[in-house]
Amino acid sequence: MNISAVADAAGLPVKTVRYYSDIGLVPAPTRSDSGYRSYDDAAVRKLVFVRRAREFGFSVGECRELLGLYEDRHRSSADVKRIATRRLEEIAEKQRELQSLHDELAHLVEACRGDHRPDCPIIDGLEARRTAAPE
Amino acid sequence: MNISAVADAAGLPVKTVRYYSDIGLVPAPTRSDSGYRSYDDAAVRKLVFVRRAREFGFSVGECRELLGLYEDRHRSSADVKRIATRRLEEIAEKQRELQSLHDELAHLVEACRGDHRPDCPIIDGLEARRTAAPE
DNA sequence: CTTGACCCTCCAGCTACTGGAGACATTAGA
DNA sequence: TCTAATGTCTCCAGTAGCTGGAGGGTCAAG
Repeated sequence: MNISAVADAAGLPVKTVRYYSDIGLVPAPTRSDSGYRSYDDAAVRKLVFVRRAREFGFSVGECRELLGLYEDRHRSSADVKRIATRRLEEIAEKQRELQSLHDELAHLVEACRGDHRPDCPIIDGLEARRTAAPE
Repeated sequence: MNISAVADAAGLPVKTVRYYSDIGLVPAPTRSDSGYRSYDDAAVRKLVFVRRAREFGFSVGECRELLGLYEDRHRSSADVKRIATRRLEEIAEKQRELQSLHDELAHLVEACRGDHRPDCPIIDGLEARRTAAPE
C-alpha cells in the first residue's frame, strides 16, 4: 500500500502519516525501489489506533505509551487503566474550568444590552473580574 | 515603572509583557536612557485587560479586537457582544465534545478490571471505536 | 510521449509563549 | 567606592502537533 492508500484507510492526512513515522510514533515503513513508502495492514491498524487515541485527547507521548501496551501481549490491563484514568481526570478538570468560564461569560453577555450605546458590561467585566480561571 | 513592576501589577510574566508589545498587542512602551522599558498606569490597565481576556480563552487576535473596542469610546456594546457570544458558542461546543469524550472513556475505564490480566476493554475500545469526536 | 496524479525531502509557519545565552545597567551592602 | 546580586536588554531556539509549499522524481493512462 502506498501512503495515500494507507492514509485513507486510517483516516489520516498523508502528511500526518509521514509525520508519525518521522517522529518514531509508528515504525518506519519499508520502501519501494523508487523510495516510496510501503505499508501493510498492521501499519494501518496501528495508525487507526493512534488516530482514535488522539481523538480521545491522548497526547502523542501517551499514544506512544498506549501503543506499547497495545502491542505488548503480556501487559496487564491495570497499566492501560492507569493512563486512561489520568486522562479521564484531565477531562473532568477541563470540564470544570469550561463550566466556570461559561457561567461567567454568559453572565456578562446576558447583562449586555447589545445595542448601539457604548457602555458594555462585558468590557467592564473583563476589566474588573476578580478571580482568574484559565482555560 | 520598569517591566517587572508592571508585570507584577498586571499579573503576567515579564517575558509575556515584552512579547505583547513585540507583537503589537499593546503599544510599545517608552524607553529610559539606558533602554529600559518604561510603563504607565494605562499600560497596566491594558495588560490586565488582556490577561483577563486570555483567561477567558479569547485568542490573541480576539484580544486585539476587544482591546480596540475597549479603547474606542464610540463603539456600540453590540460589537463587543458579538465577539463574546461567538466565544460562548465555542465554549459550549467544546463542552459538548468533552462530555461525549468523557462518557466514552469513562465507559471503557469502568469496563476494565484493571488487574494483572492482559485483556483490556480500553485498548479494544481504542481499536474499534466507531465515531470520531476530536477534542 | 505527454499529462496529471502521486510521491519524495526539506524548510517554514502556525499559537502563545518560555527558556537561555551573553551583555549592559542599577542598586544594596560592606 | 567597590563589588556582587539582581534587573534588563536583544536575539535565538524550542515547545505540540501538525500543515503548507517549493522543487524535484515516479508512475500509469491515453
